[in-house]
Amino acid sequence: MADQNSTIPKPSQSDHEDDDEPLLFKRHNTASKAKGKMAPLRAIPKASTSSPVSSYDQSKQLPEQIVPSASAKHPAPAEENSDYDDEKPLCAFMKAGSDEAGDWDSEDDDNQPLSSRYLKGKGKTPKRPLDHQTNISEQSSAKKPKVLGSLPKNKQASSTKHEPEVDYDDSRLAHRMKKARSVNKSSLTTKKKVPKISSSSNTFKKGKKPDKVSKDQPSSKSDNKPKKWTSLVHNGVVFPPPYEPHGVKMLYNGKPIDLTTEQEEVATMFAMMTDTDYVNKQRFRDNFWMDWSKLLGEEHVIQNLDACNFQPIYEWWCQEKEKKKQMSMEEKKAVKEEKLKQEEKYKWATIDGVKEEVQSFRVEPPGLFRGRGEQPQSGRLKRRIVPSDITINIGKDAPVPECPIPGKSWKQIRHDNTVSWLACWGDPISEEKTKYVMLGGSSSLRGQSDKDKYEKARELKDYINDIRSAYTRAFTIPSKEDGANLKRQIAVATYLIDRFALRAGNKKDVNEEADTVGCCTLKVENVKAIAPNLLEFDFLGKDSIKYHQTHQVELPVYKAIKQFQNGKSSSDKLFDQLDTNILNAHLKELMPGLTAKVFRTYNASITLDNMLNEKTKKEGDVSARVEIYKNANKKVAILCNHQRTEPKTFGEQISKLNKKIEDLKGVMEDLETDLVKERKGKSPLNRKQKKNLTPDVLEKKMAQTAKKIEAIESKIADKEDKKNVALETSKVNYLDPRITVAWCKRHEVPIQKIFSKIQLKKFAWAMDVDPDFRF
DNA sequence: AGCGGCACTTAGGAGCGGACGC
DNA sequence: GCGTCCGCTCCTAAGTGCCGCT
Repeated sequence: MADQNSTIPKPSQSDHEDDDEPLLFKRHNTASKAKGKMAPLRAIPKASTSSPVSSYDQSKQLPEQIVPSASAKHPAPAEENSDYDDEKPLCAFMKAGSDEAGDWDSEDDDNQPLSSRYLKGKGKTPKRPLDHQTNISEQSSAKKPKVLGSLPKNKQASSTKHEPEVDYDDSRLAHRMKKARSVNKSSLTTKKKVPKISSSSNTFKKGKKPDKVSKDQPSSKSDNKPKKWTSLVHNGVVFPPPYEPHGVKMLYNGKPIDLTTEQEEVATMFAMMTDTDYVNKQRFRDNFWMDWSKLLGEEHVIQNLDACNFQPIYEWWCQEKEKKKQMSMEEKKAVKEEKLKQEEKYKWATIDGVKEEVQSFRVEPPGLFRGRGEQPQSGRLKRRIVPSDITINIGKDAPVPECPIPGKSWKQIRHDNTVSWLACWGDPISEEKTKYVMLGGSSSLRGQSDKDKYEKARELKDYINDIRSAYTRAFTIPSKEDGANLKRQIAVATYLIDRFALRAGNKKDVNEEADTVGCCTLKVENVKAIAPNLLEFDFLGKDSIKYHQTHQVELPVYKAIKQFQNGKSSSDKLFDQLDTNILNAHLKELMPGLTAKVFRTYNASITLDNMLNEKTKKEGDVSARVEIYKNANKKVAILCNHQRTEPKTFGEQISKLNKKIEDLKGVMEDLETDLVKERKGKSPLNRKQKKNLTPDVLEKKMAQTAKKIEAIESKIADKEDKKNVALETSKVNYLDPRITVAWCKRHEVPIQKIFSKIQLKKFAWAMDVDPDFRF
């Protein structure tokens, strides 16, 4: 790393014209959602740029000695390699980790990239090629791959039963994968250019009732839209079990009240929230009452929520919870397995002949809407979704899934292969919003778009210098110039998005959604200009997470902000000429496909890449390197303002640790006294000790104790450090997994130290990256 | 031109279960 | 062996951005 001075932010110069990493200005004031303070950020020194490396280059050799074999500590689930004879245990990465670096893939002498092996071998998810437009019919068939090999043990039996009739042709898959690799590079840049959709495409528009069930209707969208699949088979969705009345009577003005099953169900939803803060919020109560009183009817005894006492129902519910808790392990297991068995067939879809996981096949159960922050709709009843709410999207030739509720039928059947969802329904809170059932993150379809996203962000690397110089020039555009104000607003907004990773800020419906803002929707009151060149941001962003940070900015930005604020009231828009459409249209002129959110991805990923490469030293063990990763990850999380609420028992935990330190210090004092006495030849005071210890032993014990104290202290510091920072969000959404994988390969860190099981599956597409990959 | 629908991505919290410490 | 804690997964809310319609 460069010397400390170079990490200090440069106040007002346009210092970034020639660098391509985000300049993270030191924070002067940081506040998170909870009380915690974030560590200050420093500018990150420039790292050498690197040439893009395709992760699909099969010629690249894998490094040796990277991933250890599974250890006893984290045994690899048996199923993960249970079905391999001629092939490697899928991806060596997929194995659970151990502390020391081991063999990357030593028994495997073919040069196949890990992910390719993973794709083929991971029986559970024989991968669709990333090129989803591959024409199936071109391919020949040979032998059958093992599809079930990697299913968890408890699922295997049932999965055998429900095995869809699919051709899992191995060679075909291999062919498709190979093809995907070659096609991929070129398809990346062209994919976005989607031809216009013909005007006849509104057949299935919301609100316009389709003429009956359009079972045999062609894809609703025009043929011009790119096809996402050719064949799609799945089993529909799972509904929550029907409500079973408990008959426990709530009290109204102290008297037990009879409720119908429907009324009771909703009352129970409210009762279940007794120990949350929601029930105390007036808006929540009002909204709940509005919906529940409709169910009760005007003539009902209950006329007022405040006179209701849900305690009996709440107590009943607590008992039920306790009963469940008290169940033996066997009983719990049996219940779980039964559920798994029932749901097994819904968990999978077969898309172009490849079995893929379905993400959220369960229909959302009824409940009370819990919005985040000051949500106008919080407390509203989310009614039960029934089959007639559900639209199924499925291949034309696939059997239409049987409706699991006897006598009922789906709302509609579609065969739209330009979209990737399998089922959808209108959100009961605001019907114009749609909920979708999609494929899991491990699917090729999702993998491909994930990869596209990162490739787009990497493309920005080649443009970023020009973009930064352009917006810097525009800060000071003369007012007499045509559209000067708009240009200046675009420049400053782009600057904020680039430097501080603000979100775009789409328009919102104030009556339906919480009052939050992003860059384009910032209000005058959200930014305070503090002379000479500080901006204090204070607003609620996505999920009503507070963004409260003060940044040093370039002087022209500071001046421009003051100018935008001039003569406006505090609730006026700061960028009155802007919205995300205008901003993105401008960005597209600078780089094809560039939008505001690409900056977030780019800055997050490049920050990680740079930090990892600056900080990782040759010396140090695996855990030290993992720490380096976590710190880099944390820096990105702070940049993106990814927060979490302090764990409930955080204070308790810290006091416990402090108590431990106190105890150990006591031990230390005793040992010291003993040592002094021992040296003077006196008998030690040590109370419990049966025999006297030699000074050597005492010294050793003291050293051990000191070490323990130190360890606890650092644990406390680490906990404090990360208590308000959410690391996973950026890892999952903003950090190009190839950076992580390549770094792990270079520094012999087992990937499972960084990625969870689900992340490993989601990032399968990145596993065969060249170790030299730089973002 | 701008509005709204649609499809998909990004987000934090709840809750569960396995690891860990005593 | 038992309780605690903490990481992981699931859940679903809340964003982004494109596209077509008016």
